[in-house]
Amino acid sequence: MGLVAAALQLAAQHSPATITTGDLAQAVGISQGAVFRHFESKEAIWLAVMDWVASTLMEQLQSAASQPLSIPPSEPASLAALRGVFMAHVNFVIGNPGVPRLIFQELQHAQDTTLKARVRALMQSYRMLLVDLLQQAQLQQLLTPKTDLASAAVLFMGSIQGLVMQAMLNGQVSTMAERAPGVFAIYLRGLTVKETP
Amino acid sequence: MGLVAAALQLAAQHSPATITTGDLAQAVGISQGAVFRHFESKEAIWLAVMDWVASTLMEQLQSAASQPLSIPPSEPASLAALRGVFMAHVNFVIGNPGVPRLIFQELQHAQDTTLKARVRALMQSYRMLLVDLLQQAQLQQLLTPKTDLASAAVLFMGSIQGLVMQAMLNGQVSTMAERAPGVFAIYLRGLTVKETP
DNA sequence: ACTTTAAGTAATTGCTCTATTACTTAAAGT
DNA sequence: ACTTTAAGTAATAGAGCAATTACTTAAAGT
Repeated sequence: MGLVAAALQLAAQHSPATITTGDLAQAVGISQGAVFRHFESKEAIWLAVMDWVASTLMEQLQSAASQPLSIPPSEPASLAALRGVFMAHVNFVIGNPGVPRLIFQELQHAQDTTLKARVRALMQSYRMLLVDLLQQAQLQQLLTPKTDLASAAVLFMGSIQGLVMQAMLNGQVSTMAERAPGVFAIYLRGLTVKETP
Repeated sequence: MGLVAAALQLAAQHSPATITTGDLAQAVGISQGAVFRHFESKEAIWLAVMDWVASTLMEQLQSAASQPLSIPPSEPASLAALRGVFMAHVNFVIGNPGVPRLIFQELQHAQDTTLKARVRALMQSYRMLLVDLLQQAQLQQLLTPKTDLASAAVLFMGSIQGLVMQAMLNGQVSTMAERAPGVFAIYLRGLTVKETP
């Protein structure tokens, strides 16, 4: 296992701030000093982790967006795409529980570190993907007229944040999967045109 | 200024994990060693901070819940109360920008520290307050039938998380106030009975 | 007046962590 | 075959930090 994978795995258990180069070395089975044969500094490792996270996550989100499988078969494609992105993100977090910890860690720093800039870039891409899908839905008149797409995108990401936070509180990330559909249902209902009752 | 206030103020600028007892001492104008005349350990300081946060926040949320001022004057009281709690929370974060950092910090630890237990207790009280208001609204048939109240509570808190995260990304917490109403509008629309178009 | 107690200081202890150094090993290049 | 390079080790330097200690100061109690 490489250092990047080890870092991500350790982050699933401890807070990234407390992970030492000694911990990483032990996880891959080398001495502490040998870590610096592979990376110039500790920060460089986290940077590589973030790069992996950013590319892998965006890849999976985009894949989910372009291959929407509707749960209610009649659901329009753009709404199914939003649902797919939501569930893909949830599944990514379940598969990589260290990622939210790393993100939260970096958001804390007030000054703009290199690592925080990467996180912002990732979020930017994410938001663009969302606004794109939301605009498609809006063009097809699936959304309430004058829906604020920026707010809708913030709420989308916040919905997942809420699930993550809840999961971190009780310590079991897997519970996210159960609650996710219910949360997304309320979210989508807040956006879409009301079916006649 | 006391150490608790200093800690909260410093947390608004740096990550709590990087705040040293020396920093706290400097902020209140004493020597590093003198800190331990007031608190037994560094952790005890953060514990006191969390206690202050928990009692102050819950007080303000409960106050907002019991004194609902409707923005659309026709809005039912229980929905206005939800809106009031939402805005009270947002305003609390704007007034105390260090709080989210502290919360995020503690959620990261996988093992159940004393501090994390306090955070969980706070969240528990918060959720009970929310479910209470949601149930009132449900009894008055303001919500969609069979609305999942647990999911609704998670989404409520997640909505604020999303706003906080967005604010931390661009570094200015004050922008939360502008976007908050739009986000809450979508949230509420996801729950409530649809007005006939 | 004397004593106790709370709050302070400066210095230091003990620990942890990142990064460097000097040296070793083994594979790859030519 | 010889050399270069990549990857490793053990040891240690160097810095920062929480907490302790011995000592001081000043207010409050009796």
